[in-house]
Amino acid sequence: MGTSKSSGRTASKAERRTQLIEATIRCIAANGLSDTTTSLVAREAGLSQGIINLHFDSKDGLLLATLERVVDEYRSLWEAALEAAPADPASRLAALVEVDFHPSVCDRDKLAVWFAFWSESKARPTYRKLCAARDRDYDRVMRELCRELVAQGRYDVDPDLAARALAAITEGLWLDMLVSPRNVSRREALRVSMGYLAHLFPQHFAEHFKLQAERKAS
Amino acid sequence: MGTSKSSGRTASKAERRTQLIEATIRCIAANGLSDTTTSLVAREAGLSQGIINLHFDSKDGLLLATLERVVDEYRSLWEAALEAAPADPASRLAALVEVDFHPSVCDRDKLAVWFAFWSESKARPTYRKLCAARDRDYDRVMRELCRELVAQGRYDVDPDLAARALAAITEGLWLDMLVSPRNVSRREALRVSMGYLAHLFPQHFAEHFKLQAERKAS
DNA sequence: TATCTGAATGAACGATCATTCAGTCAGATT
DNA sequence: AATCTGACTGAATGATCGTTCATTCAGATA
Repeated sequence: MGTSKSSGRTASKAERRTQLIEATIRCIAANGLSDTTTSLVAREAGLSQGIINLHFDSKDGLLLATLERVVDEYRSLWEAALEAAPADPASRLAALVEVDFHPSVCDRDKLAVWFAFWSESKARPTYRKLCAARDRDYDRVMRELCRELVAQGRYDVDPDLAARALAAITEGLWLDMLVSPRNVSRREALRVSMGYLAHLFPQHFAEHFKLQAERKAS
Repeated sequence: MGTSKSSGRTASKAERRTQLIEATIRCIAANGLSDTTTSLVAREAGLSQGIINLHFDSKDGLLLATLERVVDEYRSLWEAALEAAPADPASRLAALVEVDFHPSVCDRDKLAVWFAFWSESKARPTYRKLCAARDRDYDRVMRELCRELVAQGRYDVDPDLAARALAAITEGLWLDMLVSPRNVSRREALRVSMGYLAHLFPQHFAEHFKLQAERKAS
């Protein structure tokens, strides 16, 4: 069987697809979506011209598969983090935010891909559906956690508003990390988000935030 | 002189450039940056093929001029709002936030343009410089206002962190308005941002926020 | 070892792109 | 009314794009 090395003339279908998708991510980040050509992607993957049509039928198929890959990876990451976190809403919310600034999520190449597809989502309904599906589930979980926290701590906070603000902060920081990575590091971004949580839910996050600040000082 | 109607065979240089830039904005929003071609823009403007090279030398020149236009317009809007606002930091900060959700800024076509260029900023240093220049001045003003507010109200808040979070919220909400405009209206976005300010600086913004909520209820 | 299989190649294709430029035309000048 | 000016046109051009397919080749099979 051909489930061996990924570099030879033969590799499993899944391996080739992954190899091409990763090359696509690098190409989009390096050249922008408008200058991402099939031959460029093929060269980046170290393969030949026709390879993309062989594995994805068309360039559009490759781009769609790339978006799907990034979306699925992100989703499984935060679902796993939620699974692994303690049952209390504060820990779960913290886990969610920490995933958002995990190196694998904040990878600048992947951020470039996210924003490339977001920016074309108005023109391409297919992109929009995929992205909107991501938002819907993520927002639902985050809103629910905020509600539980507000009830638990008797905070004077609109949980829906807080959840929206928190999601917006994350997306805004992602943009900052993409456009001016010098100004915003992952750690700083995490501090901004956690700082917001500490203000909203002081009983639950004040400690968490302080601890993180000290860790930074040392 | 030819400073007359914009639709005839003759129009002033500035008018034609504006006409073409506006057509470009619509094209980017409708088709995405990757599918924005010179002939499409020319058709959208109701003019002929070669018109772009005549007024902007190249397609790249047109795209750059479009980005510059959007950047400049945004800058002059918030500078004017700052000028018109009362001198106290709270009013000035509120004015800044209100501009961010002004119809002219939140116009979905323009948002598509912003994100199109942001998403390619990693690949194109020229785009990055233009966008980074925007951020630098805006952030500086916002940070300064937060500092003044913290000092004035003796809040237990890190002003730099607050300014960053506020800027991130704005950008995140812009993204939401672009990708899923059904979920986030301008008014709701403004409420999210103002809600954040009300939490951070209750003495200064609690009233403002309540008033806005009542206005919404009626 | 010889044969078979299908993954991978890369030259070739038509389509589409940005750009050019000789020609056209509206409006100002004389 | 005749001429001039320069903004504008649009067919033509070369370059580049995505896609195709006859051919090649590595590894499994007999």
